[in-house]
Amino acid sequence: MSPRTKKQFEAIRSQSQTHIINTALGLFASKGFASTSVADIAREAGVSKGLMYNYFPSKEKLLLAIIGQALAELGQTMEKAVEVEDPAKRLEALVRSTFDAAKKDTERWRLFQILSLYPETIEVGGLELQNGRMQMIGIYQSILTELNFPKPELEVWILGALFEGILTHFFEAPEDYPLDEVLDEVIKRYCKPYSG
Amino acid sequence: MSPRTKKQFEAIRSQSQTHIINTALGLFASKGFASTSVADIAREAGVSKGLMYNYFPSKEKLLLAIIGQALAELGQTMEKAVEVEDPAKRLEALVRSTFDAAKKDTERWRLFQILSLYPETIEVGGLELQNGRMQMIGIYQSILTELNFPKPELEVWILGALFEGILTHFFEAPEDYPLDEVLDEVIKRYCKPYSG
Amino acid sequence: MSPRTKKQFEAIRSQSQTHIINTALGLFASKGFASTSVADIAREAGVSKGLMYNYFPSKEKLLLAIIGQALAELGQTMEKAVEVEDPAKRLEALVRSTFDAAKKDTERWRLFQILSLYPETIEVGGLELQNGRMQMIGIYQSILTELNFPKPELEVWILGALFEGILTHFFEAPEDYPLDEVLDEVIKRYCKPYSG
Amino acid sequence: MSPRTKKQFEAIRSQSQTHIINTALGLFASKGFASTSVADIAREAGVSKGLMYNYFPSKEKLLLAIIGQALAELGQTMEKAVEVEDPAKRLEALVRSTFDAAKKDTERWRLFQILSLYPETIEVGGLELQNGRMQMIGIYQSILTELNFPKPELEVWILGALFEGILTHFFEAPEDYPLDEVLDEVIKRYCKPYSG
DNA sequence: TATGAATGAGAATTCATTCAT
DNA sequence: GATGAATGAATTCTCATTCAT
Repeated sequence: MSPRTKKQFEAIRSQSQTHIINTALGLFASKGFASTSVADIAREAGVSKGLMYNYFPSKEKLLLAIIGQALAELGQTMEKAVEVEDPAKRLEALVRSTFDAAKKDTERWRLFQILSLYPETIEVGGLELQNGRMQMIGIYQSILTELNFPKPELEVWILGALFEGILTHFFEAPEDYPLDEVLDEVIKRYCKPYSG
Repeated sequence: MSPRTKKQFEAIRSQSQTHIINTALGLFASKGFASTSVADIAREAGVSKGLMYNYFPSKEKLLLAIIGQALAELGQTMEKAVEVEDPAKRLEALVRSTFDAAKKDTERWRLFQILSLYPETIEVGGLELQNGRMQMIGIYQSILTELNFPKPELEVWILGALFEGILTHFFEAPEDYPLDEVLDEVIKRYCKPYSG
Repeated sequence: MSPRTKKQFEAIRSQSQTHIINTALGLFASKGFASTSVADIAREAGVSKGLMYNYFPSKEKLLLAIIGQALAELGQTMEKAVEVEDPAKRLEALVRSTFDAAKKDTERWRLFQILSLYPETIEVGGLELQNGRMQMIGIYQSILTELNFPKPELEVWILGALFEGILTHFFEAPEDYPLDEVLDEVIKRYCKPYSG
Repeated sequence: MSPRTKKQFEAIRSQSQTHIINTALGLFASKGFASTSVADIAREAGVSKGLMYNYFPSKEKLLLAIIGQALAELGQTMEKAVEVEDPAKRLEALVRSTFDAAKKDTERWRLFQILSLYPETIEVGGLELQNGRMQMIGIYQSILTELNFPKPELEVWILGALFEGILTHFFEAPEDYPLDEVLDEVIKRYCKPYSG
């Protein structure tokens, strides 16, 4: 048997890690972080607890890894949307990409929703989430300004709340929620130059 | 020495229960249900763990008691608002009373927000919460119809999401959130007959 | 209201005590001593826990009171039986009185059966039970001698075991056990002069 | 270092389980099930409480494991005895094997004796015990019939009670009880064709 | 890399007992 | 005599984490 190359090892590591992360994600999202045991995760992922601790030094670090990965992905998605020239189109791209992510990866975003309600618990992760949100607010506000909305500072609070609430309701019953209709309507109202 | 009367006992019981409920409420809201131990509650309330179990057969039943109490209070508040004749005024009364409750009793409503994200965990309570929400939706929808909003079914989803999101953001940072400005703006837009 | 006389107080005390004892007896017999809580007893007896502690300084002392009362009653019953002149008749009287007590007061004797299997737990009570049993053995042995049984020392072990076993089986299913037939047969064999 | 093989793990598991079972057995038998704490068992066995819960999901399940193991062993022992051709010899073999088991494994059988007095507590185990006993009764009755005992149905009650009582007395004072003499005498009387 | 037995700190819960009234 | 609220020590059980292999 030829010894595995470094690359192969790396691949194995990475694959196992991803697998564990995804399993943990699902469990955290459905049962909550505190009510999910490390044993649950290991069983569900089909690996030993020991292996988990090889990759993630603690249960909390595992959670942070999940958050980090998701933030990175979100960042990538957003970047593209931000590059759109026309502000109305840009706003629509941002909105669509946000909700596409939520639709495609419901569990992960549901978990985020939950975590953001516990600022104390997740120190580091919370911080990063906070930063991400601040950036978003800035981006939205400048678009609304470009679109001539009066009081864009206030409007961004409203728009932000609207998105937050839509996500919340969607996560509560992903099957039943009329996400597309609601989104279309919101886009119709916001993604155009202000007109009274 | 003669024994205490039934009334005296009842008063003592009631006072202790309320005290425990309020303490637990605060802790559940800030740390989450699972991360709050019965020992935490007892320490914070300045009573023994045993006393909690005198009044509530389990930690979960304590949570349900909190929910039940809050739902009852909410019901009372709403009832008054619903009686207003003019639909625009009625809507405003509903909105104001909802957010007044949230402002006055931030912790409790924050806890609700959190709990509604874990449908699995809280069986009974979750059910009642669900029912309450359904009623609300009906009420709002009929008002929006009275106010001549086109597509009131869709509009109620949007308005509901807006409220949900405002609450979420408010709970995340009650001190900093410009609740009154946001509310005034929302009321200005919705609490009047539809006009394009 | 005229103050109660000493006698009246005494009567109340005695009645309450008996009531508590009987209630406790039933619960101990059906659920076991360790699995019966003081609260169970108080609830079932319809008195407060405090009152129980007025009469019995601890749960264990209550158990000992039960045992003591029963031993006293058993002693009385036996005394009469022992006075019978004819040894065969005396044996029969002893047997019948033993099993009559068991039939009439199943729960109490069932409890005894159980307790006698835990010699360590019930220090004092166990001792008295032990003494009672020793006395019994002496009485039976002398009767068997009078009846010319060969090896009466051995026979008393056998007869004792037979009684013990009959009681055990009877207590396991008091409704179904053919106690009378079994007893009649045993009496037919033993309550007469030995005849090979 | 390579991980342990499945077999090695199995061996470790099995050894720990046996050790815990045996320790628990001794404590249950001497102090009773309810009065033995999991901490007692762990301390006596020299392991952590957690380990017990690794192998047995609850204290009660541990008890059931003990019962199950013992019933299996008893079944094996009996099977051999039942195969003896001559009914008198068969009866003797059954009696001897029963009491040999009791002598060799006093604690376990003492525990059984106790448990059978609490039919409510031990659901599953109790059921199996009951079944085992029923089978026994059938076997004994057919032997007594073969041996021409008159009224074998009645006789089996008596013989059964005799055995039960002998066991009880033996367990109460294993050191002092003249088990062999008593048994020899009983065998002399029963293990032969009936002769008045 | 990978395993899972073992641990121990701490969680929820129970309950005999005390005590102010 | 009588009550039941309150306590705290003990009990059952959970689980993140460690470690020998």
